[in-house]
Amino acid sequence: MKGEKCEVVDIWQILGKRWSLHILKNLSTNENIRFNELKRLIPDISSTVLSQRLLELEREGLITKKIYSEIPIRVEYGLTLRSKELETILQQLSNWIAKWNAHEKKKEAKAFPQMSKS
Amino acid sequence: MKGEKCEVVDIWQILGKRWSLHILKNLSTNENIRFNELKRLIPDISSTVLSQRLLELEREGLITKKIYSEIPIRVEYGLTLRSKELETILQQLSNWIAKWNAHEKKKEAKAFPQMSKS
DNA sequence: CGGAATCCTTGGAGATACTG
DNA sequence: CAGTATCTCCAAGGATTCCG
Repeated sequence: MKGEKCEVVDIWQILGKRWSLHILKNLSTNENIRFNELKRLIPDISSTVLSQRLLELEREGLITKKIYSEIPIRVEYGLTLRSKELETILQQLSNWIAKWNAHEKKKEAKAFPQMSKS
Repeated sequence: MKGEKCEVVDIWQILGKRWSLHILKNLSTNENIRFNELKRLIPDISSTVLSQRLLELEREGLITKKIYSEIPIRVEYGLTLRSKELETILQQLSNWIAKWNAHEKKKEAKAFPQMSKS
């Protein structure tokens, strides 16, 4: 943990950037999706940033990019085997959060029993 | 995935910030550690940011903070039950990265067999 | 010792416009 | 359609100083 360069931190930092997770989520529910479709599915993201994130994720081997030289041009993005494995880890993370949120709510309910009525 | 507020994204955003992971790592290997010790263990972090990250992590219930009213004052940080569970997930993430790094190296070796000599 | 307050700097997000 | 180029702007990081 001293001088060793930490791969986890690297990838974590990329995935931690804004929109990264949104992109992966949308790719996981719709496989093979086009740039503007993706953009429509993620409100408020700009094409600049979407393009950037996609590039970063592609470089990490987390998404595929297929270019169809039609007119107008068509580009489709999808998950890779690698990112599909990541999904399961993210799912565990999600479960972990859900579990502890439940704990929190219990504690709050005990501390402020009247709040459950309002 | 539309309007629902995503808890995973929230916590991911916090953990994705710079130094967050380093802090958790160091807390996991040394349990109960003081502010300046931690600072020494994480080269290049400023006390300003360390303090900030610690506060954020504490708010998320990921670290404990114990204050000893001695002179000079002593403050110790440690992991919580919640963050210890998180550790196992991070470990999986780490394994996942290692696994795919190995794949990459294999591919590179095939593509450029001469590189293994230099 | 463990921070908080202040100021400074920079990178990244976002808007807009343009192009193969 | 799928981006890139350019610009602006703000938040986060970092350095420094000070304090209970």
